[in-house]
Amino acid sequence: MDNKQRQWPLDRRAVIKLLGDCGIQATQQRIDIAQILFHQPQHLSADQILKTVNESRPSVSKATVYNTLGLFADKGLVRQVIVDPSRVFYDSNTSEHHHLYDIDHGTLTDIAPEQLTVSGMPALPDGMVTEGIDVIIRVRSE
Amino acid sequence: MDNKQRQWPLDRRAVIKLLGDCGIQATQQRIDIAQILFHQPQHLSADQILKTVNESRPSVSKATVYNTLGLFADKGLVRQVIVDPSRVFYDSNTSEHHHLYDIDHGTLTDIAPEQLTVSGMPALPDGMVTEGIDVIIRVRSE
DNA sequence: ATATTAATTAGACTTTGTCTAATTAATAGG
DNA sequence: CCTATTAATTAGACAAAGTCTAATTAATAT
Ligand SMILES: [Mn+2]
Ligand SMILES: [Mn+2]
Ligand SMILES: [Zn+2]
Ligand SMILES: [Zn+2]
Repeated sequence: MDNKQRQWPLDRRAVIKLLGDCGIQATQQRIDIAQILFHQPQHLSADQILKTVNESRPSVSKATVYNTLGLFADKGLVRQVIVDPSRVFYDSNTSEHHHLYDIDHGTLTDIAPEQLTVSGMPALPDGMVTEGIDVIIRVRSE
Repeated sequence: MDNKQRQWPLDRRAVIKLLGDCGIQATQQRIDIAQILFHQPQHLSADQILKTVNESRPSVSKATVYNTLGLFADKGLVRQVIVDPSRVFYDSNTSEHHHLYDIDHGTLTDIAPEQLTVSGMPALPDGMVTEGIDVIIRVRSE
Protein backbone atom coordinates (compact mmCIF):
# COMPACT_ATOMS: atom_id res chain seq x y z
CA MET A 1 0.00 0.00 0.00
CA ASP A 2 1.40 3.31 -1.12
CA ASN A 3 0.62 6.17 1.22
CA LYS A 4 2.38 9.11 -0.30
CA GLN A 5 0.21 12.10 0.43
CA ARG A 6 0.72 14.71 -2.21
CA GLN A 7 -1.96 17.34 -1.82
CA TRP A 8 -1.84 19.14 1.53
CA PRO A 9 -3.94 19.78 3.46
CA LEU A 10 -6.04 16.63 3.25
CA ASP A 11 -9.69 17.59 3.66
CA ARG A 12 -12.25 15.65 5.63
CA ARG A 13 -13.26 13.54 2.64
CA ALA A 14 -9.68 12.65 1.77
CA VAL A 15 -8.98 11.74 5.40
CA ILE A 16 -11.98 9.42 5.58
CA LYS A 17 -10.89 7.77 2.36
CA LEU A 18 -7.35 7.38 3.69
CA LEU A 19 -8.55 5.72 6.88
CA GLY A 20 -10.84 3.41 4.94
CA ASP A 21 -8.03 2.38 2.62
CA CYS A 22 -6.00 1.34 5.65
CA GLY A 23 -8.83 -0.67 7.14
CA ILE A 24 -9.35 1.83 9.95
CA GLN A 25 -12.90 2.60 11.00
CA ALA A 26 -13.42 6.30 10.46
CA THR A 27 -14.80 7.52 13.75
CA GLN A 28 -15.28 11.18 14.60
CA GLN A 29 -12.27 11.23 16.92
CA ARG A 30 -9.96 9.58 14.43
CA ILE A 31 -11.06 11.92 11.69
CA ASP A 32 -10.40 14.95 13.90
CA ILE A 33 -6.93 13.72 14.80
CA ALA A 34 -6.11 12.77 11.23
CA GLN A 35 -7.20 16.18 9.99
CA ILE A 36 -4.78 17.85 12.36
CA LEU A 37 -1.92 15.57 11.36
CA PHE A 38 -2.56 15.70 7.64
CA HIS A 39 -3.07 19.41 7.42
CA GLN A 40 0.54 19.57 6.33
CA PRO A 41 3.72 17.52 6.60
CA GLN A 42 4.71 18.08 10.22
CA HIS A 43 6.00 16.70 13.48
CA LEU A 44 3.63 16.75 16.44
CA SER A 45 3.76 15.24 19.91
CA ALA A 46 0.76 13.45 21.43
CA ASP A 47 0.33 16.33 23.81
CA GLN A 48 0.28 18.92 21.04
CA ILE A 49 -2.36 16.91 19.23
CA LEU A 50 -4.42 16.48 22.39
CA LYS A 51 -4.41 20.23 22.96
CA THR A 52 -5.13 21.13 19.36
CA VAL A 53 -8.00 18.70 18.95
CA ASN A 54 -9.65 20.04 22.08
CA GLU A 55 -9.04 23.72 21.61
CA SER A 56 -12.55 24.69 20.56
CA ARG A 57 -14.52 22.35 22.85
CA PRO A 58 -13.15 19.22 24.54
CA SER A 59 -14.05 16.29 22.35
CA VAL A 60 -11.32 13.69 22.44
CA SER A 61 -9.83 12.00 25.48
CA LYS A 62 -6.18 11.47 26.21
CA ALA A 63 -6.58 7.69 25.93
CA THR A 64 -8.07 8.02 22.47
CA VAL A 65 -5.30 10.29 21.28
CA TYR A 66 -2.70 7.74 22.33
CA ASN A 67 -4.74 4.82 20.98
CA THR A 68 -5.22 6.56 17.67
CA LEU A 69 -1.61 7.61 17.23
CA GLY A 70 -0.52 4.07 18.00
CA LEU A 71 -2.98 2.71 15.47
CA PHE A 72 -1.94 5.18 12.79
CA ALA A 73 1.69 4.29 13.38
CA ASP A 74 0.96 0.56 13.17
CA LYS A 75 -0.86 1.04 9.89
CA GLY A 76 1.95 3.15 8.50
CA LEU A 77 -0.07 6.35 8.27
CA VAL A 78 2.37 8.23 10.45
CA ARG A 79 5.94 7.65 11.50
CA GLN A 80 7.23 7.90 15.03
CA VAL A 81 10.34 10.00 15.39
CA ILE A 82 12.40 9.32 18.49
CA VAL A 83 14.86 12.13 19.06
CA ASP A 84 13.87 13.57 22.40
CA PRO A 85 13.95 11.50 25.58
CA SER A 86 10.86 13.24 26.88
CA ARG A 87 8.36 12.71 24.07
CA VAL A 88 7.67 10.98 20.81
CA PHE A 89 6.99 12.98 17.66
CA TYR A 90 4.52 11.79 15.05
CA ASP A 91 5.48 12.64 11.50
CA SER A 92 2.66 12.99 8.99
CA ASN A 93 5.16 12.66 6.18
CA THR A 94 5.85 8.97 5.73
CA SER A 95 7.95 9.28 2.61
CA GLU A 96 11.61 8.53 3.11
CA HIS A 97 13.55 11.44 4.58
CA HIS A 98 15.93 12.33 7.38
CA HIS A 99 15.78 14.76 10.28
CA LEU A 100 17.52 17.68 11.79
CA TYR A 101 16.77 18.16 15.47
CA ASP A 102 17.31 21.43 17.27
CA ILE A 103 18.08 20.37 20.83
CA ASP A 104 17.62 23.83 22.27
CA HIS A 105 14.23 24.55 20.77
CA GLY A 106 12.96 21.00 20.49
CA THR A 107 12.06 21.45 16.83
CA LEU A 108 12.35 18.95 14.04
CA THR A 109 13.11 19.77 10.42
CA ASP A 110 13.10 17.47 7.44
CA ILE A 111 16.12 16.70 5.33
CA ALA A 112 15.34 15.55 1.81
CA PRO A 113 16.61 12.04 1.09
CA GLU A 114 18.57 13.27 -1.94
CA GLN A 115 20.55 15.59 0.30
CA LEU A 116 22.00 12.91 2.50
CA THR A 117 22.94 9.36 1.62
CA VAL A 118 23.64 6.42 3.85
CA SER A 119 25.81 3.82 2.20
CA GLY A 120 26.96 0.44 3.42
CA MET A 121 24.05 -1.24 5.15
CA PRO A 122 25.71 -3.97 7.18
CA ALA A 123 24.44 -7.52 6.73
CA LEU A 124 21.94 -8.33 9.45
CA PRO A 125 22.15 -11.40 11.66
CA ASP A 126 19.78 -14.21 10.69
CA GLY A 127 16.13 -13.61 11.47
CA MET A 128 16.47 -9.86 11.74
CA VAL A 129 14.36 -7.63 9.56
CA THR A 130 15.03 -3.95 8.98
CA GLU A 131 12.24 -1.76 10.22
CA GLY A 132 13.84 1.52 9.20
CA ILE A 133 16.95 3.62 9.16
CA ASP A 134 16.93 6.85 11.10
CA VAL A 135 19.43 9.59 10.46
CA ILE A 136 19.28 12.46 12.88
CA ILE A 137 21.49 15.51 12.80
CA ARG A 138 21.52 17.08 16.22
CA VAL A 139 22.17 20.80 16.37
CA ARG A 140 22.33 23.49 19.00
CA SER A 141 21.32 27.05 18.22
CA GLU A 142 21.35 29.21 21.31
CA MET B 1 40.48 16.59 25.10
CA ASP B 2 40.74 13.12 23.61
CA ASN B 3 38.82 10.50 25.51
CA LYS B 4 39.33 7.34 23.54
CA GLN B 5 39.44 4.55 26.05
CA ARG B 6 41.44 1.69 24.63
CA GLN B 7 42.12 -0.77 27.42
CA TRP B 8 38.96 -2.33 28.86
CA PRO B 9 38.08 -2.73 31.61
CA LEU B 10 39.29 0.50 33.16
CA ASP B 11 40.39 -0.21 36.70
CA ARG B 12 39.78 2.00 39.70
CA ARG B 13 43.00 3.92 39.18
CA ALA B 14 42.33 4.56 35.53
CA VAL B 15 38.82 5.71 36.32
CA ILE B 16 40.02 8.19 38.93
CA LYS B 17 42.56 9.51 36.47
CA LEU B 18 39.89 9.84 33.79
CA LEU B 19 37.59 11.80 36.06
CA GLY B 20 40.43 14.06 37.15
CA ASP B 21 41.38 14.75 33.55
CA CYS B 22 37.84 15.93 32.88
CA GLY B 23 37.77 18.19 35.93
CA ILE B 24 35.32 15.95 37.74
CA GLN B 25 35.82 15.48 41.47
CA ALA B 26 36.33 11.77 42.01
CA THR B 27 33.85 10.90 44.73
CA GLN B 28 33.10 7.36 45.81
CA GLN B 29 29.74 7.31 44.05
CA ARG B 30 31.13 8.65 40.79
CA ILE B 31 33.96 6.16 40.82
CA ASP B 32 31.53 3.28 41.39
CA ILE B 33 29.32 4.38 38.52
CA ALA B 34 32.26 5.00 36.22
CA GLN B 35 33.68 1.57 36.96
CA ILE B 36 30.43 -0.05 35.89
CA LEU B 37 30.26 2.00 32.71
CA PHE B 38 33.91 1.62 31.76
CA HIS B 39 34.14 -2.07 32.43
CA GLN B 40 33.61 -2.50 28.71
CA PRO B 41 32.13 -0.60 25.79
CA GLN B 42 28.41 -0.94 26.42
CA HIS B 43 24.98 0.63 26.49
CA LEU B 44 23.28 0.93 29.87
CA SER B 45 20.16 2.68 31.08
CA ALA B 46 20.10 4.76 34.27
CA ASP B 47 17.99 2.10 35.89
CA GLN B 48 20.40 -0.70 35.01
CA ILE B 49 23.25 1.32 36.48
CA LEU B 50 21.27 2.10 39.62
CA LYS B 51 20.57 -1.58 40.15
CA THR B 52 24.09 -2.73 39.39
CA VAL B 53 25.78 -0.17 41.61
CA ASN B 54 23.56 -1.16 44.52
CA GLU B 55 23.56 -4.90 44.08
CA SER B 56 25.92 -5.74 46.92
CA ARG B 57 24.78 -3.12 49.43
CA PRO B 58 22.82 0.04 48.65
CA SER B 59 25.31 2.83 48.33
CA VAL B 60 24.21 5.29 45.66
CA SER B 61 20.90 7.10 45.41
CA LYS B 62 18.76 7.48 42.33
CA ALA B 63 19.34 11.24 42.30
CA THR B 64 23.09 10.73 42.26
CA VAL B 65 22.92 8.21 39.43
CA TYR B 66 21.01 10.71 37.31
CA ASN B 67 23.23 13.62 38.37
CA THR B 68 26.33 11.63 37.58
CA LEU B 69 25.19 10.37 34.22
CA GLY B 70 24.20 13.89 33.25
CA LEU B 71 27.59 15.18 34.33
CA PHE B 72 29.47 12.44 32.47
CA ALA B 73 27.44 13.19 29.35
CA ASP B 74 28.16 16.92 29.62
CA LYS B 75 31.86 16.28 29.96
CA GLY B 76 31.84 13.93 26.99
CA LEU B 77 32.74 10.84 28.99
CA VAL B 78 29.65 9.00 27.83
CA ARG B 79 27.22 9.48 25.00
CA GLN B 80 23.47 9.44 25.31
CA VAL B 81 21.74 7.21 22.81
CA ILE B 82 18.09 8.00 22.19
CA VAL B 83 16.40 5.14 20.43
CA ASP B 84 13.71 4.02 22.83
CA PRO B 85 10.94 6.33 23.97
CA SER B 86 10.96 4.78 27.42
CA ARG B 87 14.57 5.25 28.47
CA VAL B 88 17.91 6.77 27.59
CA PHE B 89 20.95 4.59 27.04
CA TYR B 90 24.41 5.69 28.10
CA ASP B 91 27.18 4.53 25.82
CA SER B 92 30.62 4.14 27.36
CA ASN B 93 32.13 4.12 23.90
CA THR B 94 32.43 7.73 22.78
CA SER B 95 34.38 7.08 19.62
CA GLU B 96 32.43 7.66 16.44
CA HIS B 97 30.13 4.80 15.53
CA HIS B 98 26.55 4.00 14.62
CA HIS B 99 23.87 1.81 16.15
CA LEU B 100 21.61 -1.07 15.42
CA TYR B 101 18.58 -1.25 17.67
CA ASP B 102 16.57 -4.40 18.18
CA ILE B 103 13.07 -3.11 18.89
CA ASP B 104 11.78 -6.44 20.17
CA HIS B 105 14.54 -7.09 22.66
CA GLY B 106 15.51 -3.51 23.43
CA THR B 107 19.17 -4.19 22.76
CA LEU B 108 21.70 -1.92 21.14
CA THR B 109 24.62 -3.04 19.01
CA ASP B 110 27.43 -0.98 17.60
CA ILE B 111 28.13 -0.50 13.93
CA ALA B 112 31.70 0.41 13.08
CA PRO B 113 32.00 3.79 11.37
CA GLU B 114 33.83 2.23 8.42
CA GLN B 115 30.85 -0.01 7.73
CA LEU B 116 28.40 2.77 7.12
CA THR B 117 28.96 6.18 5.60
CA VAL B 118 26.80 9.25 5.70
CA SER B 119 27.48 11.62 2.83
CA GLY B 120 26.05 15.01 2.06
CA MET B 121 25.79 16.94 5.31
CA PRO B 122 23.41 19.77 4.46
CA ALA B 123 24.50 23.34 5.14
CA LEU B 124 23.17 24.46 8.49
CA PRO B 125 21.25 27.69 9.01
CA ASP B 126 23.22 30.51 10.56
CA GLY B 127 24.04 30.13 14.24
CA MET B 128 23.47 26.41 14.29
CA VAL B 129 26.22 24.12 15.43
CA THR B 130 26.29 20.38 14.86
CA GLU B 131 26.21 18.42 18.06
CA GLY B 132 26.33 15.00 16.44
CA ILE B 133 24.93 12.75 13.76
CA ASP B 134 23.04 9.68 14.83
CA VAL B 135 22.42 6.78 12.52
CA ILE B 136 20.15 4.11 13.89
CA ILE B 137 19.14 0.97 12.09
CA ARG B 138 15.95 -0.36 13.62
CA VAL B 139 15.36 -4.07 13.36
CA ARG B 140 12.77 -6.58 14.53
CA SER B 141 13.78 -10.13 15.36
CA GLU B 142 10.87 -12.10 16.72
C1' DA C 1 40.81 21.81 63.18
C1' DT C 2 37.70 24.79 61.04
C1' DA C 3 35.39 27.06 57.53
C1' DT C 4 33.80 26.80 53.08
C1' DT C 5 32.24 24.66 49.22
C1' DA C 6 30.66 20.72 46.64
C1' DA C 7 28.21 16.33 46.46
C1' DT C 8 24.74 13.23 48.08
C1' DT C 9 20.32 12.00 49.70
C1' DA C 10 15.20 10.88 50.59
C1' DG C 11 11.31 11.61 48.97
C1' DA C 12 7.98 14.66 46.84
C1' DC C 13 6.83 15.89 42.38
C1' DT C 14 6.17 16.08 37.16
C1' DT C 15 5.49 14.22 32.72
C1' DT C 16 4.63 10.81 29.37
C1' DG C 17 2.34 7.07 28.54
C1' DT C 18 -0.55 2.67 29.74
C1' DC C 19 -4.42 0.10 31.56
C1' DT C 20 -9.07 -1.06 33.19
C1' DA C 21 -13.75 -1.34 33.56
C1' DA C 22 -17.77 1.09 32.26
C1' DT C 23 -20.13 3.68 28.66
C1' DT C 24 -21.16 4.96 24.08
C1' DA C 25 -21.08 4.58 19.14
C1' DA C 26 -20.92 1.92 14.89
C1' DT C 27 -22.23 -1.98 12.07
C1' DA C 28 -24.80 -5.90 10.41
C1' DG C 29 -28.79 -8.80 9.97
C1' DG C 30 -33.66 -9.32 10.06
C1' DC D 1 -35.74 0.86 10.86
C1' DC D 2 -34.98 -1.92 15.17
C1' DT D 3 -32.05 -4.87 17.60
C1' DA D 4 -27.94 -7.54 18.69
C1' DT D 5 -23.24 -7.57 18.52
C1' DT D 6 -18.98 -5.69 18.20
C1' DA D 7 -15.74 -1.94 18.25
C1' DA D 8 -14.31 2.51 20.03
C1' DT D 9 -14.17 5.94 23.59
C1' DT D 10 -13.76 7.51 28.16
C1' DA D 11 -12.38 8.95 33.09
C1' DG D 12 -9.39 8.20 36.02
C1' DA D 13 -6.20 5.06 38.32
C1' DC D 14 -1.71 3.57 37.58
C1' DA D 15 3.32 3.02 36.17
C1' DA D 16 7.93 4.42 34.93
C1' DA D 17 11.48 7.73 33.90
C1' DG D 18 13.33 11.58 35.30
C1' DT D 19 13.63 16.22 38.03
C1' DC D 20 13.79 19.10 42.05
C1' DT D 21 14.29 20.69 46.87
C1' DA D 22 15.89 21.26 51.22
C1' DA D 23 18.62 18.94 54.52
C1' DT D 24 22.72 16.25 55.39
C1' DT D 25 27.24 14.68 54.53
C1' DA D 26 31.71 14.70 52.45
C1' DA D 27 35.65 17.00 50.40
C1' DT D 28 38.88 20.74 50.13
C1' DA D 29 41.50 24.65 51.53
C1' DT D 30 43.45 27.39 55.05
MN1 LIG E 1 4.32 16.96 25.21
MN1 LIG F 1 15.05 1.54 32.88
ZN1 LIG G 1 9.89 14.39 9.06
ZN1 LIG H 1 27.47 2.37 20.95
